[in-house]
Amino acid sequence: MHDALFKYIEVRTGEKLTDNERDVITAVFDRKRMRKRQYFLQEGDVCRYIGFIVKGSARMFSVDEKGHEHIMRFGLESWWISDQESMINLTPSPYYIEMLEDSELLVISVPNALELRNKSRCFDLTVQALDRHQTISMQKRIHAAIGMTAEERFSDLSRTYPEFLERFPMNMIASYLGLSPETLSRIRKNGLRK
Amino acid sequence: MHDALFKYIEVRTGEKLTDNERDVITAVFDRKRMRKRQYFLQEGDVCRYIGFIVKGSARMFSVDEKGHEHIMRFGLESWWISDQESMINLTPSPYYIEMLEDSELLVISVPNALELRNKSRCFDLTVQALDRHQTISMQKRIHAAIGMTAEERFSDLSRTYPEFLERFPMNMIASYLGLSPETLSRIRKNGLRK
DNA sequence: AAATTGGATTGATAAATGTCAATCCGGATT
DNA sequence: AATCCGGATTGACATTTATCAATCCAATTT
Repeated sequence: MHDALFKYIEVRTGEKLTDNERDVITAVFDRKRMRKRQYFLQEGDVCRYIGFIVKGSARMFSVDEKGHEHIMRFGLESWWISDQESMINLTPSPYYIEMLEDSELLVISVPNALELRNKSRCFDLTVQALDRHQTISMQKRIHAAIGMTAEERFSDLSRTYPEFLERFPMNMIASYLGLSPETLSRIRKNGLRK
Repeated sequence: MHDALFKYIEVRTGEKLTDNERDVITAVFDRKRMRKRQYFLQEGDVCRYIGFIVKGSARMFSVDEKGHEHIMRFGLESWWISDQESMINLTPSPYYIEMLEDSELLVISVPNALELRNKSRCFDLTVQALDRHQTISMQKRIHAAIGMTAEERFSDLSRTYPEFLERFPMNMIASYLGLSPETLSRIRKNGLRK
C-alpha cells in the first residue's frame, strides 16, 4: 500500500492529494521488500533508485582503505534513501546503502522521480522541503563535527535523534559520530554527568 | 549592476532570462556595499536577507562557550550567504556572517525571495539547483569530518577549494577544518609527503 | 622610523581519542 | 544443551591533536 507515502506527502505539503495525483504516484512507485543486510546500493554503482522506507531501517556508509566503515546517515520509517550526488551526476557512488532490518520500501527510478515532480505539484513541493530540511540537518551535523568534543556530539545526538539509540547498535552510533566503539563506550560510562 | 547575477542564473539554468524577468529581479535585489569586518548577520538575529556576493568574500561562523570560533562556510564571488535554518524557521541564528574583504553584494529580503521564486521560473530553478548542490557538498564535508584524519582533510580541501588557500588566512582554514592553527601549521610543514 | 597588529611558527606538555587484545554476554542457530 | 556470533566492555598503550607560551615576520598604522 502506498498510503504511508500519501500521508507523508500530505503532512509535509499541507495539501490534499487529488485522486489523479494518487494514481500517478502509485503508478511509478514500486513496492519492494528487502531483508536485513541486503544492499539497496553498492559502492561503485550509479544510484538509479530512490527509496521511501515504509517499514524498517537502513544505513548509508563508506569503507576506507583500512576497511573502516563510516556511517553517513541512517534511515528509518518515512525517511528517504539514495545517494543524491550519484543519482544527479550519474557518477558511481562511493557509498553502500544497507538495510538494517527486514524492510518494506516504496521505490521509484530517478528518471521517473524527475518526471513526477512535473506531474504532481505536491510531490515537487515535498522534494523541495526535503532538500531544505536535509541542508539544515547536515549543517548541524557539520557544526557538531568540527566544533564539539566527542562527548558533546553524543549528548547532542541523544537529544536530536533519541530513536537512533534505541534502534541501532552502539558500534554504528560510534561510526556515525566519527568515533571508535571503545571511545563511545567509555563516554557512555563516564560522561553525561554534566 | 545586476549583470553578475543574471549571468549566474543563466549559466546555472541554461536558459535565457526574459526582459521581464530581468526587471522583476532588478526590482527586488538591492545593491549593498560592505566593508571588511562588517557583519551581514549577527548571532541572535533572525536572518531576514539573502546575499549574493558580486565581489568580495565572507565567512559564516559560530562562537562556542570557550570563545573559539568555528567556521561553517566561506563565501566568494557568486556564492550566496544566509543562514537557511534561521531564515526558513524564523529562529534566531547561532551564527555570524562577516565580510572578510570590502565587498559588493546583491541583497534580497527573504519574503521577496520566496515570492520571486513564483514569478521567475529561472530563479526558482536556480534556487533548487543551489539547494541540491549544497546538499552534495555538505555531504562531502561530513564524510571528511567523520572519516578522515586532519592531514587528509587538508589535502582534500586543497584539491576541492584551492582558492580558499589563496584567499583566506591559515587560522581560518584551520577553523573550517576543525583544527587548531598550530596543528594545521605542523601538517603543512611535515605532511603532504604522501 | 617606530609602534602596532594579525598571522604563522615552534617547542614543551597535556588531553583526547584510537588501537589492540582479551573477555563477556545474550540471543540465535544447530 | 552446546555452539556461534554480533556487540559491548575493559585495560594497557600508542598516536593524534589541543593547549599554552614564546617568538617571528610582514604589513599597516601612527
